[in-house]
Amino acid sequence: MEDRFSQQLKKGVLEMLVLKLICGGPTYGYELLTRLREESHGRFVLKEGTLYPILYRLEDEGLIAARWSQGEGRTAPKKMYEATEAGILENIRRMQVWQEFEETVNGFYRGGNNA
Amino acid sequence: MEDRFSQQLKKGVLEMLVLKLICGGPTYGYELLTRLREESHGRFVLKEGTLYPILYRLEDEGLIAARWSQGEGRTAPKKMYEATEAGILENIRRMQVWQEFEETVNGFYRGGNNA
DNA sequence: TTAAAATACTTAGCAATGCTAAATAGTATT
DNA sequence: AATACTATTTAGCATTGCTAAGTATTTTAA
Repeated sequence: MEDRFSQQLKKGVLEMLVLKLICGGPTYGYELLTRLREESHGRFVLKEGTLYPILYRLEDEGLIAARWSQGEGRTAPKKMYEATEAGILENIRRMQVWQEFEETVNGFYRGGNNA
Repeated sequence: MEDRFSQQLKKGVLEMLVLKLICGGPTYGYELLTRLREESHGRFVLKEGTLYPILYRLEDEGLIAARWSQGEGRTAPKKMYEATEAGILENIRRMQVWQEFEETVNGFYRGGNNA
């Protein structure tokens, strides 16, 4: 259980990170859960109910595309996602927005005012 | 009008910044609106409907305390806020949480994985 | 001296997103 | 055969920023 503050900080950022990971190459929901957990060193441990709706939103917005893969070695199908061209561009844009946002916030903690 | 992404990034951060500003010395709602706008160079332009509920939450949580000031030069009262001891400690904690959060997010954009 | 603008606070209702929780199903391990 | 792991779906809640409108006082300008 996290405090409310930490929880709220994630809003918007999770979707950005999921898009970023998918831009790195085709992947699927369950793997994203694992990667978010591991690559954040246990700081972004999502429940399925958080991740999957993010994937559906990204798909609705046309930023990623899905196809069901008939596993080769195994039979159970996975829903593979990859970034569309629009998704790749949007990923770049969000990175820039994030960086500017970060700078703005940090400005409030530097020397009293944000020069 | 901002895009949905930029809007969502603010969640949690606005309350953190308001607490930070109040920790810097007694102030009141309208002044906070101005300072957030100016010290962010126009990036955090809040409507009253966003700011005042934040102040009420901080007060409910016991992080800030309010008193009505009978203006000296003017008659109209302002609701002055200042940080409580708990608020000062919480401000420090949130700064640390923010810094760790920031690091974690940036980790996803550095060298592919978050070492 | 009246009208407008700026100062200052309040509140109702909506939108977006992370959370809890539970359900479904196939595969691997013991 | 039972349990754990992989994998996806969905319903409902909580939090918080947004729009929008309203009230009231003070200052400025016509």
